[in-house]
Amino acid sequence: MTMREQRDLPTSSYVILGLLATCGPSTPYELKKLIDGSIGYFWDFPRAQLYVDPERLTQQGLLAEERETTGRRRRVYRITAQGEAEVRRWLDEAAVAEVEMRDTGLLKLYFGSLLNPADVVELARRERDLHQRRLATYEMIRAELEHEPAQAFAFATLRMGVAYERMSIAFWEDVAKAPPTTTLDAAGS
Amino acid sequence: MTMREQRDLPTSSYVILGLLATCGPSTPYELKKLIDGSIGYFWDFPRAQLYVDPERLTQQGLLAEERETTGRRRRVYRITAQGEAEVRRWLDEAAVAEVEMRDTGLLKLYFGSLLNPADVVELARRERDLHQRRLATYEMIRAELEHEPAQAFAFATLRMGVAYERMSIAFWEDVAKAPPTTTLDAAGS
DNA sequence: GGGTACATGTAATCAGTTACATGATTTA
DNA sequence: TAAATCATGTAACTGATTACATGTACCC
Repeated sequence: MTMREQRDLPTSSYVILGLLATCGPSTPYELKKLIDGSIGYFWDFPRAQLYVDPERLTQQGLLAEERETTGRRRRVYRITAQGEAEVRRWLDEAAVAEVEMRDTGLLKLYFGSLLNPADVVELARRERDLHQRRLATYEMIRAELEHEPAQAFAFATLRMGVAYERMSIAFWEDVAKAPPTTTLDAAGS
Repeated sequence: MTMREQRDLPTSSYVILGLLATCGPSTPYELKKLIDGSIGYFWDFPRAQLYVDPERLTQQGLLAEERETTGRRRRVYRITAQGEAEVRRWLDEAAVAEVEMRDTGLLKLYFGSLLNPADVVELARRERDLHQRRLATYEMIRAELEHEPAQAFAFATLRMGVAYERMSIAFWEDVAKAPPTTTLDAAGS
């Protein structure tokens, strides 16, 4: 009988474990709300996942489920000691270079040679606007978190978000101002 | 009979279409090589996808497949006129706010309250190192692309990558120097 | 008590990933 | 020509996403 190598859970599951560990027992719906206002900005999960994952995690003994007996009969999940151990193990684990920007705009820019210059500028402006809107959202959340000591870690990740959006805005403004071109002679006569 | 809404292809398919449009006919293996040296740094796709997707795309008339009759009998794909139209349509399409950083380190930082401060510093250092290594890789590629006018768009996306890595390094150094803490009184007596 | 928004759950589908299996080319 | 490496394809599985179906609470 082969010993099956211990594999990591999907990322969505760690988010669920982490939220239940830090925010206490919650329903899938509440988890979605929490994610939408925080983590979801840089790593989103579809709602259904938050119903499917906890079931699996409960079977694995990492969560405990309690179902309301009246009204909406919702499932309230809380993390078990084993679940806390697993999320701590994951947090301590040395990272294996997992960063993916997954920026559709950047992907499109990579294929910019298929567009004419005017459309590249158009793309750059759309992207700049998109990042400006997101920056505005972040600044609002930032104002709310700024003086809540309990939210120090949320605040730190948000700072990263703000820096990223500012950088993106500057980048796309650059692109709009001086769009790359694969023809040798774009500006000169 | 309901008219089915025209849905976007998965992102992997647009990458395949884009690469075939810009680099000419290729095998799945060649596509993987192309991706590994460019797009893969910010949006990676597993090798198998590059065998599965083209089959679907061929059925949809967006690609044409030609199979070698000798040797490895590999499948060489080339983009059709219809395929080119589709990738251009996608490029022109107004973006719908699709950016996800998917940074595991940032996710872990969000749950930093579950760690003790020393482990937060540890995490920050690991992340800083990771981004430093990636920056070094980018700088090397940058040197290669710098004076190749045909690669102007690849160069532009790379500039973004470099900016992002520099920002990340600064961010994680900050975190390592002054790790957030949820206890009210970390430094004072 | 009827309408509306909020909330919940599940089934079906599709994409993403791992694992397996094999073949071709190169080089010693 | 044997061994090593490079290359290719597919099947099985797991996770992610969409679509469907329904129920509860609230407000007027």
